[in-house]
Amino acid sequence: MPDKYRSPPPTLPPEQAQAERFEKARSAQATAVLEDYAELISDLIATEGEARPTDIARRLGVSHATAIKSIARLKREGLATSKLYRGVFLTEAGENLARRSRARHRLVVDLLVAIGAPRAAAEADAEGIEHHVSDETLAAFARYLNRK
Amino acid sequence: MPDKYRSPPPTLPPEQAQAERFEKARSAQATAVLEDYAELISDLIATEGEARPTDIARRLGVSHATAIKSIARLKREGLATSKLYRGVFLTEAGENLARRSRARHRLVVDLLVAIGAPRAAAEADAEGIEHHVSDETLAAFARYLNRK
DNA sequence: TTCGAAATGTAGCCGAGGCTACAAATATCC
DNA sequence: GGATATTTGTAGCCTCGGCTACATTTCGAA
Repeated sequence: MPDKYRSPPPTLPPEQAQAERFEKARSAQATAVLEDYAELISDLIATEGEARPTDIARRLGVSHATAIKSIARLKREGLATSKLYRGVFLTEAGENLARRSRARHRLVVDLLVAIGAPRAAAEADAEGIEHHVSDETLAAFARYLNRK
Repeated sequence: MPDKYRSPPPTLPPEQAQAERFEKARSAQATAVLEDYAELISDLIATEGEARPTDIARRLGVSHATAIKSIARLKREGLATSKLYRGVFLTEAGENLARRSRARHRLVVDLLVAIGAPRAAAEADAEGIEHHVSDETLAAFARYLNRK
């Protein structure tokens, strides 16, 4: 009997399903900072030629100490490299993350604008929303924008 | 003429604008937990007649100790009340927060589904997205859904 | 070339939100 | 009513991402 006719559709107890949704949101949040930094570092390198902690801090609106600490985390996770008193660079993995994040970010902004949100609100909201959009939903966004 | 009397530049330096967007996203994140709890407590009281820490913890997929600590924060912030070994209740402010959160949550799910996202993905993503949707964007969602 | 300003890095603090382990109160069942 | 199970609460630990204060390094300008 093919799988598709087998009985056990993962009809999770609704309680557990809800718990899983919350867990997913929490784990998305945990990587949000990494995505923001990767995206920003990549942009800075592209437009300024280098990504320096002070610039990163100013763009994110945090103290330079906070930026440096987060950059340390990026390094721990294998997303970035840097030498003392030199700029920050992305590893291959970091570049990939940055690329995906940027693409998602743009799609989210475009979709919000297409729906009718004011540009400024769309850009502000996208900063928080982008980290929680799954690939499936993202694909739906892309299809919608193509249709228009 | 002192700076403070000068007409403010209509366009913020882009750097600063970006920093403000990130700050907004961070502050939204700070209230996300409160919103989730308020919404859930309100639902539990409506459907079960009471909101008990163990149930809250199970629904959120978190240990009961974590739930109790967060409930303590809700109380500190004037959103909930509880007596020792008794259930949790929302204050007027807590009810208001719950009501707004629930409305926003529903709108977000509905919009994602309307755009074409699979229901399950929409519900999962909404859990994270809802906390970052501004009133302006929310209004755009409502208009869009009405048009359809 | 030196010296002061700017950038970078380090140390240590805080609160939030996770966790486990243990203690205390309440509910349940015989 | 008393033993046991469940629920609730407390204590203490962790990481993360904020911060300020201070130390060090680099850079630019006199």
